[in-house]
Order: sequence, then C-alpha cells, then structure tokens
Amino acid sequence: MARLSAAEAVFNVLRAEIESGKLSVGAKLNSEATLAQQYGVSRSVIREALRSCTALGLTVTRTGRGTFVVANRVAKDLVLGQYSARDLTEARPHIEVPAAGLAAERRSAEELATLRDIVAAMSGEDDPEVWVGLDSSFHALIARASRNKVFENVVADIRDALAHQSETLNMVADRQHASDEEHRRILAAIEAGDAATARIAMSQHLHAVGIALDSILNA
Amino acid sequence: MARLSAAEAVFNVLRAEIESGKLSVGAKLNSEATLAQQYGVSRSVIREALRSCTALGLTVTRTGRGTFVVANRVAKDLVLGQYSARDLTEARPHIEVPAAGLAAERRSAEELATLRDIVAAMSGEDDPEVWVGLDSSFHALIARASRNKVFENVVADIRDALAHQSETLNMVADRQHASDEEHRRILAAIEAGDAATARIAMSQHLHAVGIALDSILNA
DNA sequence: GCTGTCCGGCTGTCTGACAGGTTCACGCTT
DNA sequence: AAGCGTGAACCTGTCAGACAGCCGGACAGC
Repeated sequence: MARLSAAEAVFNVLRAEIESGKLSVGAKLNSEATLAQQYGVSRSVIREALRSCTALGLTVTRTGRGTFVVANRVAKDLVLGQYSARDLTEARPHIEVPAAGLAAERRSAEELATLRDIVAAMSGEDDPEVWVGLDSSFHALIARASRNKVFENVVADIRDALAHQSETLNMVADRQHASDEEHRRILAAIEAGDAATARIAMSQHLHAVGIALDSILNA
Repeated sequence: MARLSAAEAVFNVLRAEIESGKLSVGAKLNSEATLAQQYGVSRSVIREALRSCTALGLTVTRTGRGTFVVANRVAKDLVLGQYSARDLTEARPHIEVPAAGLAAERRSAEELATLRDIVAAMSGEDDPEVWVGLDSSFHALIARASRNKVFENVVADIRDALAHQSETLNMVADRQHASDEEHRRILAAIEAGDAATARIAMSQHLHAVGIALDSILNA
C-alpha cells in the first residue's frame, strides 16, 4: 500500500466517519481550525481533505458558516435512459444467462419461494403495467440469487432502463403470455438446481424478447 | 447560480480538460507552481483543485514528480468496495469477452490509436499506481469501442472497483509484465478486426488475472 | 417588541518557507 | 570509452501567519 500523505489520511478518516453514519446527514463538521488542531496538522491539510469530500458529494462548504454533511454515500450517476434498445438487447444475454446459472446453484429457499410467487402472480395478471413490474422483479431477483453484486447491479440498471423505454409497454401486449411460459421453465431449472438448463432457458427467453423488440423497432 | 470559489473554478476547468480528452490519459499536468501562474491564483488553490480531481479518480499525484491523468471519466460509487474480489473475477469474463469481440468489429481509428498509445505507455511504466490506471483505461476503452453503453458502463465500474482494492496493487508486481504481452495480443486482434480472436485473447487474459488474484487471496 | 449595528467566528485566498522525493546532466573514475 | 556518483534543479507535502469577506447572533437603542 502506498504511503499516504497526511491529507489523504485525514480524508479517509472523515470519509469513514461520514459513510459509517457517525456524522449524520445535516451535521456540521468542526471548523477547519479546530479540525487542524484535532488531527495535529495544518489548516491546508484539512482544507484539502474537505475538498476531497466535497468532490465526492459528501459535504458542502459555505463561506463563513462551515462544512456540512449532505450525503452518507457517494452519489451514483444515474445513467437511466442512456441505454438504447440495441444496447440492452445485445448485453442482456451475456449478463442474465450466467446469472441464471449461478442462481440455480446458490438461491436460498426464500428467494425460491418469492420467485414462485412472482411467476404465479404474473400468470393471472392482465394489467400490463403491473405485469412489467413483476417481470422486472423476476429478473432482478434471479440476479440477486446469483450472489454476485455485479450481476445484481447491472440487471437492476437494465431493468430500470427498460422500464423507462416506451417500446417496452408496446411489446408487452404481444409477449405477455409467451413470457409466462418461459419464466416457468427458468423457475423450474432454478428450483431443480440445474444450472445448465437455467442458462439455456434464460437464453431462449432473452432471445425471444430480443426478437419481439426488434420487430417493434423495425415496424 | 452559486458563485464559485476560485478553487472550484479551476477544478471545473481541469475536469473539463480531462474528461474532454484534451488532457489524455497518461499525460502529466503542469507543476502546481506553473498552474498557479497560468490561472493567476495561489498554489493553495491549485492544490485544492488537484485534490478534487484525485478524489474523483481522474488523476494521481506522485511526490517530487507531478500529477498525472489516469482516467478521463469519473468513477462511480462502486468505488466503495461494494464488489468483492470474487464478484469481479466471476463477472468480468461474461462482460469483457463479448465487449472485446464487438470492439474488434466497431472500433474507430481514434480508439485504435489511443489503445496503441496506452499499451505502449504500459510497457515502460514501472510505477504500479500509474500502471493500474493505464490498465483501467485500456479495458474501459475497449468497452467503449464496443459501442454498447451497457458494456461501457459496467466495465468502467468494474475497473474502478478493482483499482480501489488493495489486492490489485499486490497483484501488479507479479502480473505486470505478463499482462503487457496479453494486452498486445488483444490489441492486435482488435486492430485486425478479428472478433473471434479478440474474444479468445480477452478470455485468456482475464483467466490469467483471475488465477493471479486467487493465489493472492488464498496466500 | 422591533431594528440596526457590531463583534466574534468561519471560510477563501495569498505569501513565504522548508523538508524530502525525483530526475538528469556533468564530471570523475575505472 | 563506458560506467558511476554526485549535486543542482525541480517538484510535491506541509506548515505558519496574515487578511478580506461572509455570516450569525448578541446587544443596545428606539
């Protein structure tokens, strides 16, 4: 590990205190002069550390008043809507297929029960908007059951992006019932702990969804 | 609009120059004294602005040498270490391998030139921290060249997360030279527009990286 | 009770200084 | 001529002190 400068060390401490909640949102930090005394460094060092916190969006500093905590964690840029339909169709299989395989091996009993509930609810659901929400939950929960945070986050982002695209709702009318059957096959494989079959079922499902989307986009 | 402090103003200018690519990855910024003169402010102001850039992961500063650009894009919150090493090793091949294949088919001439520059710079780079930054840019640029925003964002996030894990630096000592050769093979395939070979080369590279990481984690 | 003023505290910035790391060229040695 | 060591020049890291401008609250006057 690289030797840290004093400014980096102070920044790390401040960041840890903010992210751990020890300094809650809205709290006012001690003055720069006080912090300098507390940490036994000069005010320049404190200012550079505070500037780092501000750059990450954790704090804001107001002239003459002080520095205040405004967030407990670094804000994630919202990238929703920046994905094109092609981006999503192209990327999804590479992420959701392996995730389904891992889910078959790692899912908990609770996750399995929830997946069953979701699939059951979708069968009887006619409201497209509700159905899309359930579908979203189905895919998101499989990703979570993969026990891999990367897959979990990416799938969540993809589903969010899809939910914001107008094509999605148009597609539902045609695909709703066909998807139900595909979902049941995916669920069965995950239930059986059969990773290979889960991957195949998810792959076929996404392929069908991609074709449906294509036909709408090119209509 | 809130009136900006001088430090914020300088930070905005620097950030814009880095993110626009006007200051390319690997470039060395002018010295703090020089920048102070250029912008007509004191060195303190420059240092605070640079500190902000560093906090966002855009630059690294080496004592006695200067400040260097290591990324032209702000890291997202995954920097928080929310991904485990296993998460990353497991997920990367599923994302970066197809991305490398697409990059071979879709890369622009500029991207190709930048990839060449990065690979060349890595060969002569001995500072692990700078090298990791260049490695990060290499993988991120391939993802961008895939012309798929999902891959682009996910890879950038993965690399950002890796860059902030202590295991990464430990690994570099062993893997640095081997990776250089693997990077050259990936670059060659992308240069030739050979998607299949690009996928294989990336797959082998990530496999080797995964093994190296494993051996460190289990040491 | 209301208002205006003043004071103490705080941030924003500047200046000057010094310690220690880094690079490179020059000159000396072999 | 090749290699090596050394010092100068440059760079970042940190410190101390200073001052202007902003802000909030106390306090006196109405």
